[in-house]
Amino acid sequence: MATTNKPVSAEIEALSAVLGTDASKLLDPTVARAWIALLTAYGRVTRALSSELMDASGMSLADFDVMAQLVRSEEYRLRMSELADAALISKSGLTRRIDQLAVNGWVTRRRCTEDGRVHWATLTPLGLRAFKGAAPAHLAAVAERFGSALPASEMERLTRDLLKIAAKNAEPINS
Amino acid sequence: MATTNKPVSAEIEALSAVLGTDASKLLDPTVARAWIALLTAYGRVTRALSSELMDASGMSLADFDVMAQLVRSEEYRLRMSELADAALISKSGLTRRIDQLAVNGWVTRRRCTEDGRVHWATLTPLGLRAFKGAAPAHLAAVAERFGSALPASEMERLTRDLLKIAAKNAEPINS
DNA sequence: CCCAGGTAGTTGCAGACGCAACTATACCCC
DNA sequence: GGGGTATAGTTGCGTCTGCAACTACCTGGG
Repeated sequence: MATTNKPVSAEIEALSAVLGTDASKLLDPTVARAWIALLTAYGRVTRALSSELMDASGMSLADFDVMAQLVRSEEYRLRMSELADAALISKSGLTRRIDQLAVNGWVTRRRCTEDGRVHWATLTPLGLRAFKGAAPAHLAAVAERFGSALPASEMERLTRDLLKIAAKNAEPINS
Repeated sequence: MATTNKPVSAEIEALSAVLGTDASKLLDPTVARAWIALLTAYGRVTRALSSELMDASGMSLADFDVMAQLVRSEEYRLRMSELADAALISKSGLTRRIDQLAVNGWVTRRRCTEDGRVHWATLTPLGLRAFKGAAPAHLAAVAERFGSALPASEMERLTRDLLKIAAKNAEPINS
């Protein structure tokens, strides 16, 4: 993902003049502010983390996430579908991400002998080393840019709130 | 953008086994969970809002945001740079977005007579109508998918927390 | 044994994005 | 005034993403 960033909304408030006097009935200003704050925080943090990770280790945030999933999996491997769901990306997106990681020699893709439809993506020793090299700085960056903004108790509350929002919008990425 | 979505990280925890025993020193699990929660909530909500808006009004979230900025501006117009900053996208991104909106007849682009470098992006009456048509449903969707998850007081706390995070990572998108 | 139906992945395609380089102005100062 | 520098936008380029269509393969029923 190099340095991609969701464009995304910004500012929904103050539309009353145009929509009539009831804009605040459509969207509570409190909610509007929170929404904008979410977009801003997300955008800034991911943009920064993304370019830092790329500069330091030559991998995109998406690459890191995919590899992180493999690292924590049995035998460092996962089926393509499982991996796509775990990394929150589409199946086609994962196919290409794995293509790339394979070129780097960080992951291999092998057809499953028992079920020919299935393919295993496996982290190579080289990939593991690359991940180990990248993780410390990246995790520290997350801690710094995101984690250090709030005390632990507040962070937990934030998590609960965000999970409630996520829960309201369930539905895995690969419908 | 139809249904674009940030891929983005997911799961940074449980790496201790691989990194040594100190993964939690690099990134507090509490922070890791919060980070993942943010990514998940953001991804799900924007994905849903994006496709709903596109289906209902034929405009992307980015289009909506840009038009929203113009709607709330003096004379429905803004200089390209101001608009890019306000809508949280890059200058080049805005150039193309405006190209598109201009094709739709929703926005015009005119060179400023006093300063030839400046270009004004102006919402057309047609654009205003399109925006008015799209806003109610979109705002309602934000209220439903995002706003309804938490009570007002909690929403305000969330806003404060997110703004603290955003503040820690200042730096406008167009450095 | 073969076909229908379902699952796993891949590919064609089109839409976005951002950075860096480039163009067009404006401004400043000698 | 002419040159150097700064600002506003645009364009070239490479990359990423997802959806829909397609291929490959397994499985169950007749």
